[in-house]
Amino acid sequence: MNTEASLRKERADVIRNRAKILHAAEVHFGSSGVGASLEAVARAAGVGPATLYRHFPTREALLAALLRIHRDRLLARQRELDELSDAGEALRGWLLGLEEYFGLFQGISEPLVAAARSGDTDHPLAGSCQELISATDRYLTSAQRDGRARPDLDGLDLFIAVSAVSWIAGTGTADTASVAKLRTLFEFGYLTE
Amino acid sequence: MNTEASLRKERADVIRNRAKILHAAEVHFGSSGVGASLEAVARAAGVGPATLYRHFPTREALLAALLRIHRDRLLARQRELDELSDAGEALRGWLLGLEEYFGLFQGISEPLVAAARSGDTDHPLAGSCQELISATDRYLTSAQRDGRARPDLDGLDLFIAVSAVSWIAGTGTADTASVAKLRTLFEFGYLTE
DNA sequence: ACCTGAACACCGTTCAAGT
DNA sequence: ACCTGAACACCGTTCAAGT
Repeated sequence: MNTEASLRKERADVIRNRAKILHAAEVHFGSSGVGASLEAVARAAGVGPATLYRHFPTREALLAALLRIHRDRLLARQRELDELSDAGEALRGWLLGLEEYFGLFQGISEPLVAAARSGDTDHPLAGSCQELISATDRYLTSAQRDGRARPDLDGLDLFIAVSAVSWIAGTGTADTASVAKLRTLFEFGYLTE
Repeated sequence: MNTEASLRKERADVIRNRAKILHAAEVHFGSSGVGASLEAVARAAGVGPATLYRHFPTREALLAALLRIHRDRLLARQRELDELSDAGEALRGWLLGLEEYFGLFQGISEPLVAAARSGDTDHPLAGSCQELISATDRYLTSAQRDGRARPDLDGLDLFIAVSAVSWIAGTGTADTASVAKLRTLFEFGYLTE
């Protein structure tokens, strides 16, 4: 019976460590981008570097865990958009939301696009990508059925396009007009009518 | 008179070191991207790290010097394009050439866009950007005059768009179709008729 | 004047040693 | 089983010492 107690105690420790690491990563990635020092994250979490590596063997695994936490925002956004009658507007709204989501952590576009383009299903970020691309596909297909979007595109294409806009947004803060124009350029490209 | 001789000798040394550094950087940046280790570049050049820093105080300054060396390719490309009668095709050709130019070193888009968007004329890469954006403006203006390009765009907008395509191209090699589709998406956005 | 290499502070990652 | 902190190899950057 004390095996159960000690088991419970150990688990509590592990869970607490995991939560501390995730919280510290959320803060550091949020302020310094996804390239933030993992050593600094471990230090802020009050654990040794090896503990961080045990929980999250790669930086991408840590990022994937963070993204999973923010998933609810995306789901809420989807419920909102599904009320819209105009499939073109729903697609546009989804892509704007995706762009906002990418704004969570600076530098997030790079690993996500790399994971998506590699086609490697074992990549730590493969799950996150898959989810985002599938949803994009869903809105795109609806819009295409209504003749509101070009037919020769798929979800990955638009996922990549949004990543590119987010990446540009992350390269500077002075000049917001350029980002808006790039977004418009894309909209002219994929929307019809 | 031996002051002149020693001066000449010292200059030869400096020039040789500069050339060795540039050559090593060309090789390393070419194979590992613009984020390559500057220490490794200095080692390959056979100079101490401080010598590299004396010649090129920042990574961007070194990159700017490398880009200046490749400038002739761009000028040749311009001469070629100026023969075209269709201003829309000339613009498209210029942007394709720009994309190719960005392919010289992986990761080149990021510092260039950052420099361009910052608007800082003292930035080490400001000169390189200025040159590229001006040329883009020239082809865009011609195309706009012929009604072949959207009027609400400027050279910086298209420079950024091309940077984004190049950035995507650098995120993976497996999947070349995605890059082509992104490029087409942009062309639908900025070309008219 | 220019170069050298040592020096400092930092980071990613791993491993033996602890509990 | 899990954690710790020392350890290793690497890097960017600077500085005293050399020529």
